[in-house]
Amino acid sequence: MEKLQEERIRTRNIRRILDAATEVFARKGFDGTRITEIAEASGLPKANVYYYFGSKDDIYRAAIARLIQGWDEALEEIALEKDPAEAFTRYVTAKLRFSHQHPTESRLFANEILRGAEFLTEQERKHIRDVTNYRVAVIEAWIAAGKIVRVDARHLLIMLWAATQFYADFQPVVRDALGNRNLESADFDAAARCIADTILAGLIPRDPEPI
Amino acid sequence: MEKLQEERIRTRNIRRILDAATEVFARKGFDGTRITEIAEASGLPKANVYYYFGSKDDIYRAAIARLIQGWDEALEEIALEKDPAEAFTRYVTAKLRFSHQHPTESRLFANEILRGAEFLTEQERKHIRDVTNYRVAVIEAWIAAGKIVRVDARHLLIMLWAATQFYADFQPVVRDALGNRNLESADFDAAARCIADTILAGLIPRDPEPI
DNA sequence: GAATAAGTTGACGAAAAGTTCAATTTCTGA
DNA sequence: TCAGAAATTGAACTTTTCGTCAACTTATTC
Repeated sequence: MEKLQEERIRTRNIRRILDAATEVFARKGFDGTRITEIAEASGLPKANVYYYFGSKDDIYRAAIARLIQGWDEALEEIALEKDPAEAFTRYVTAKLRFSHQHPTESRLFANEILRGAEFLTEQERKHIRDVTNYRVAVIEAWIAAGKIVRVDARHLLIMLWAATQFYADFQPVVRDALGNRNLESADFDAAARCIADTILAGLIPRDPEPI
Repeated sequence: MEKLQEERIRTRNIRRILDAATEVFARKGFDGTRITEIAEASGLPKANVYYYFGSKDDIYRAAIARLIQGWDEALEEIALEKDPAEAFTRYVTAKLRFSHQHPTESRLFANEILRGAEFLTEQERKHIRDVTNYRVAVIEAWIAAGKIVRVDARHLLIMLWAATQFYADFQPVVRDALGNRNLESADFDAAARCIADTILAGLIPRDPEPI
């Protein structure tokens, strides 16, 4: 075969395996995942999974790498720039929409963190730090310009991250709390409005003089 | 032995096993946890663990039940009553302090939710719903009384829960985001202040007239 | 349409995990 | 002190899982 035109078969099978692996890893964690389960979920025999990946480690690492890459592509455009009100609203809305559409990836990440983030590469962690630092700078510039009230930028970002991630990772709890059967787009919209409105109301300076 | 005065040995060993199990389950999840690892962590031989618990399921269920009971006892006094400002501040502070002191329990709960909350009993889930409903009623009463602005009470509670839980469950990420080596009490205090202040500022009505 | 590379897969062996058991020791109350 | 209950534990048993392999089929190139 040698470099066949697009490596169609290989590409497709690797995607199938990683899709299945992401789902199982997200639910059961690294140690709890059985290769057999990944194989069944992907519709391939176990030996075929081993044809593409040398070990469970390899599959896990590949799934994590793909997840981070996907997050980046989806969220990199959402810069915390421009007008703070619009920026926060767009950011929260986009993150919640992503949580709604890709809850599995989000849970995989959560599981990896619960494990102690041992498999996150230094490069990946540095990337998280860089993104955070950039946004901290933006927020502190807003504060300096008087566009928002004085606030700890890092904890504010964590609060935003936490609030949006929760809807993907803790769906059973969110369902119980909302009294819903299943989470729908409307729920994510309501969440985005509540988070953005409440936090913004607390951030935008009160025009004449504070209480 | 028969009812020995306090069942000292049994009580102590069960506690040891559940302590060890909570830690391992929190890190590796149910399927990823090996009885051998619980045994080693508790300092007891594996067969002794089976003397007290019939199966891995039993240990897991007992750990979850103990966790929920502990949460309840620790947090039940923190009612969302009185003055909203004081109530929210005390609630956030108490939850963060608890997250700081008992991160392992929090992670075990997170892991169980990621699994799909299959082991949470209907009673436990009902308890969560009841607690939520009670607090929703309190918040809506505040809204009706004009003490806080109109807001979706359920999403507000989720936001509080998310923000506080994040510090326990996602410590590696929080560390990276804060640029810290290890999280200390000061970090949790700063987080409590940021969360409570920002959300409160958005909730307390602006006296004369809104912007 | 061969020759060669890529992909498929059932079956297997080794290692590890859950669980049981029987023999032994320690504890407690009388 | 002594009998019976509780607790301890090494070793075995059973099942599951990882990872391998060799035989086989499909795809690609010339």
